[in-house]
Amino acid sequence: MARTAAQNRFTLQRDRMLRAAAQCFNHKGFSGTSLKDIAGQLGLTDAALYYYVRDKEELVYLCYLKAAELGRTALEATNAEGGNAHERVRRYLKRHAQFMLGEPGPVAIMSEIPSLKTEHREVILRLSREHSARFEALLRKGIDEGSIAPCDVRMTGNAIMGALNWIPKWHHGDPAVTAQVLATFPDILSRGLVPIAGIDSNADSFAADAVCGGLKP
Amino acid sequence: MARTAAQNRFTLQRDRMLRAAAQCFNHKGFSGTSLKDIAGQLGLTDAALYYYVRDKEELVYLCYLKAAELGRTALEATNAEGGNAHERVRRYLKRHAQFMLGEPGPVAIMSEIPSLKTEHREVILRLSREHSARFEALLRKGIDEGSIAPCDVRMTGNAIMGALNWIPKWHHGDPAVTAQVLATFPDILSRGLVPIAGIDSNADSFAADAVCGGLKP
DNA sequence: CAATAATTTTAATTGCGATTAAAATAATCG
DNA sequence: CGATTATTTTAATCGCAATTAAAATTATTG
Repeated sequence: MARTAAQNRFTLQRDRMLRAAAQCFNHKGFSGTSLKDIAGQLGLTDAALYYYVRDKEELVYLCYLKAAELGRTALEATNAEGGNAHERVRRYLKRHAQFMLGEPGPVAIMSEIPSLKTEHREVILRLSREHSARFEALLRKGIDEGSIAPCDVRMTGNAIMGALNWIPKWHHGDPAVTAQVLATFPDILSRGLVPIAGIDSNADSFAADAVCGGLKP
Repeated sequence: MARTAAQNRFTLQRDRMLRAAAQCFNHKGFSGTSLKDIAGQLGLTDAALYYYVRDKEELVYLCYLKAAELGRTALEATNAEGGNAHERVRRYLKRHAQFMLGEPGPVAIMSEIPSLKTEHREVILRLSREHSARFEALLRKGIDEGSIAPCDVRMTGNAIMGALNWIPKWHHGDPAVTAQVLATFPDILSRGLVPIAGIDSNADSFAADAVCGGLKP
């Protein structure tokens, strides 16, 4: 069943709203952005936002949901293209950064997960854990096939995701910087994974069942 | 002039307060923690906090100040010990993580810099930039002396700092995890810096004057 | 121990931002 | 065009957490 024009407009506007919200959150901090700020960016009144969203909590939830889904999509698309694990990691990093900084973004830093309502929080945490698990599986595959040096995949995943997730903290939309990130980050973050005779990471890939993946607030 | 006992007690209590605040912020998110929460951890009433701090903004500022100073101290102490740049990076990473996760910590994630009052925000941003600049200088030194592979020092610094700064997002005090972080992170984050014949990062160490270091909200 | 200073509490107050309801405007459609 | 639906605004309200002032308690010290 085709969506009506009105339904289309609705989701389109809501997407604009999520973008505006993410930008505000990253730019002014969560506590520093009011609904009025977000609405202002869209040329609307704060009350108008309630037409698209039940309350502020849901707005935050949708921002985080979008961020989580972008990450998942980036990894899935990359896996679908094949290649050895090291190449996949590299391509995933580039694609995820492209998503965050390019057209589908901006993506909100998930600093307020704890104040989501329980059901929403659980959805986000589940997605985050799944994403981390898939990334770790990719690292493990690379270790097995020899394209990635043995390492503690949990910690390595945490490190790489952290570097990625932190980007919006210092990137503020300058296109030159975007180009620079896309040109350097995939290399910077995957270079340490290359297996090299002589340099052997003493870290094991076992251990670390306690820590969850990329997020756990 | 020696500090009176009262002055000592005062700063001691204030430190406890900063620790409690940092823990709450990281654990419950900024918007999810009230002064009552922080005071509760100390067995106090929310109003009592005002004896130690002018307002909540100052509390946040002091948390961030402490975090920034720990980073600086970690780097300075490491530089004072000598060694080549690659070794220094590795030792700095370990020490900084030790500070964040150990006795002097916890350290608050700086998610609310934008809502600090101007003067405070500028202090924190200045310290952050200085720290990034010093870290980048260390990378440059390593490139010059050959202990570190040529790279875009700005982006590399951003990546490493991001991975480090993100730790509190998924680390929640489990001592086993702390040990694991200290055992693996310095290697994970410095491994990619090793110069290797055959693998040559095509990234240049010039460019990137626009982007500031580790933070810039 | 008396007196002074330090710390915390009690009890209001206050202000801002989220939220709501009803009215107004704009778009769509038969 | 008239009627119905979609969207936004206006204008209150509402609640919570920050803040304040004064009183009460606890520590210090001569």
